Amino acid sequence: MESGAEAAVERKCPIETVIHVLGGKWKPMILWLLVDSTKRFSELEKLIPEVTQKMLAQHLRELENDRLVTRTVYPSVPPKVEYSLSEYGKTLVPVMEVMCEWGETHQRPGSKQAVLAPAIPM
Amino acid sequence: MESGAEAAVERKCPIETVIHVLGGKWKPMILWLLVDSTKRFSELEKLIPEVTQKMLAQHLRELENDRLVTRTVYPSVPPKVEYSLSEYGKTLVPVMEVMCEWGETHQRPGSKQAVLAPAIPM
DNA sequence: GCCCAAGCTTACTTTCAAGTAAGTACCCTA
DNA sequence: TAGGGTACTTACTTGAAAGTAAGCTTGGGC
Repeated sequence: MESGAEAAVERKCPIETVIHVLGGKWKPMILWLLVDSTKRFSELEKLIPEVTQKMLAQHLRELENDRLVTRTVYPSVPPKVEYSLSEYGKTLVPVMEVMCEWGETHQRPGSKQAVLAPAIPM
Repeated sequence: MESGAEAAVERKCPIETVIHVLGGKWKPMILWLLVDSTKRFSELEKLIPEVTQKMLAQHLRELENDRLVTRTVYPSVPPKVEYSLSEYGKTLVPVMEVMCEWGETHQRPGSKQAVLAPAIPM
């Protein structure tokens, strides 16, 4: 309930704040797709086939409460709702890029036994 | 079981990889404390009073499996165990710093109704 | 011979995020 | 009047993460 107050929760560690706003299972993906362009609910559904409507709606609402995305409703029939990154949401993009870069290095697909940091000399 | 294989899990999104390694409730705090200096188990316990021994041990094990921290056992009695950031773990520090910076701005302690991005012009 | 410290492990319980499946509202078209 | 498209909501279930509380090991001091 009252998820609108989430942002006001006092978090001791600022890193946890970032993990909180990005921590939902589909949130990084949603934000990443919105970096390119505004998307409709149904477009996001198609672009993220594994997500359910419930989780997509819930995560979009949380991102909206955290003011990272903007929701625009066009009162037409059938309804049309557009989601886009807010100006504030855009400030997260460089953070996501840094995380992405480290994550890619960390992953190292293909090498099962030496996935981590094989190239760093001790 | 076999938590050593965790790093080999294929994650679609590299950002999720970072969230995974930092995502435990106490992990950012643990890593942050280890940036300064090597710490003993009991020191970490005192520095993070709310953490239980179980969770501290579990998170340290996971961080060790992800090769971010190094565990050194001194076979003395009573036992002495030291944890420190590995060279690889240090590569995460700049990422944490960027996250920390954004998180601090996001938090804005004191202002309850305008916690988020009050200064960005539309 | 008993307790203590340090660094854990184990068994059990609670909490919460996520998934499943179904239903709702709106008007339009056939 | 039946069905379709869009954007959801609601009730219920599952599973993983975290918390609680207790136990274990080892040798040294009292």
